[in-house]
Amino acid sequence: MTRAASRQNPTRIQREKTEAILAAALEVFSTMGFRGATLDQIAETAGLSKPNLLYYFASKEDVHRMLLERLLDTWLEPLRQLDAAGDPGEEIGAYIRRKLEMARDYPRESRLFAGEILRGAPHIADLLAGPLKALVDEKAAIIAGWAAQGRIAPVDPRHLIVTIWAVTQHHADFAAQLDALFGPDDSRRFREAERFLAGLFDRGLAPPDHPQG
Amino acid sequence: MTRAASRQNPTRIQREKTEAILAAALEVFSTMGFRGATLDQIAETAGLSKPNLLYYFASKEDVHRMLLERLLDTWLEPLRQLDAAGDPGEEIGAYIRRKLEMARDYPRESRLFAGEILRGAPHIADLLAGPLKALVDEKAAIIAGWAAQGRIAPVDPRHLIVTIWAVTQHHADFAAQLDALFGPDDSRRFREAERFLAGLFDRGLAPPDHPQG
DNA sequence: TCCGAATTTGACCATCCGGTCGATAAAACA
DNA sequence: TGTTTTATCGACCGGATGGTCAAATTCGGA
Repeated sequence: MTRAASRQNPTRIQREKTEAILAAALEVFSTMGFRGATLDQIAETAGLSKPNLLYYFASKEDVHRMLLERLLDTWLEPLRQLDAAGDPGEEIGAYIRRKLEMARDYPRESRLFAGEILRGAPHIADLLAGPLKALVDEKAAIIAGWAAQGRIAPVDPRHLIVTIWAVTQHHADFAAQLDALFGPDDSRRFREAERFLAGLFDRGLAPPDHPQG
Repeated sequence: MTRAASRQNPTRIQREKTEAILAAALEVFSTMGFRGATLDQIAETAGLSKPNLLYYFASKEDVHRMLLERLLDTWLEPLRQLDAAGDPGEEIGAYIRRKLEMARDYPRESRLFAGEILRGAPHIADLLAGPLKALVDEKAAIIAGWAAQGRIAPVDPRHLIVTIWAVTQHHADFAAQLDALFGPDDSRRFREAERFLAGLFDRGLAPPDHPQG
């Protein structure tokens, strides 16, 4: 068999090398972009030769695609945890906190996605229209329910979700800009951001009748 | 003179061709990224040959750099208009509206910047640390004054500014994702976004003592 | 109209890069 | 140990691409 990646029962070496390649590809793709990254770079980072890399993946696009597919799942985990049975304010606050933590702890993943979307999502358009939309619609319905019950302000739930994405992922994707404005002290900046966003959304989503507590 | 772009008194042709090239470069760079764009593509879009393009610009990087430098000025105009003498709520609301309009009307400019920042701002690091930081610090001081006077909630003014950037530019930079989630009806989406953001920031920034009007 | 300066381009070069191939080495297994 | 399968890589290919150059054409002012 010439194409190792397509095997049904991958060997130990196949598993290890595939992981090493994907880890290296995340590093290189997220900092250089798809076009800016080279297979030689990825191979060197992964500790093997280019032909050897291409023994495990059919093409550069294949590496990229598999990386994105694997990552999307992790990336959506914070939203999946949004619980219809919880307290609306706490659930949304916790969601913002989890997303901000992901931006802090996984900036490469965030940048990889940002770069892909920025170029029109050519490799994952179907994932956006499929699993992503499905999850967003599901959770938007929960939020809409909270709004209808007067437990949060009557806001458009999908705009709420994408706005939370914007404000949290911004801290990974635009880190270079934030470094220039705030200085390079990341941990302090993230603490301030969490405080700012918690306050903004807490007040901004408080139901009109009852002042937030 | 071999390098037309460096002349003191540009001819009519120099002005026209330089503009055509920059317009074409904006189109190509913003959709393909710096690495993904080719000089042939830019030249063809601008209606001339590649060597002719290189008669006006010394290199691909030169085109990119001049584009970014010119654009930054336009891009910061909405923030420049933030008026210390105005009503805080109205000023910030108007700022959000202007930024959202720019994301709607100039998505290519937004994407060009986003791509540059995403890759670590290699070509404009000095612009971020210089004019950008200066303007942000100036306007942050105004907002801090409003907060100190109790005219808005006591929030970190710089985080407010970058958060407004995030939520507005998101509508240009992540348009592909929003298309997948909302469908392709841009004008409706922007109307909803304006309404959502106006409400969120209006309530989120209202001073704690006085309920917002 | 004439002339020097400015403009334009076809042909070309060097390099980079994704991908292939055949030969070799290392595992896995019997 | 012998044999088959798997893994590795040096050398190479072809196309794309940034950039050069010299020759040709056009422009603009006197």
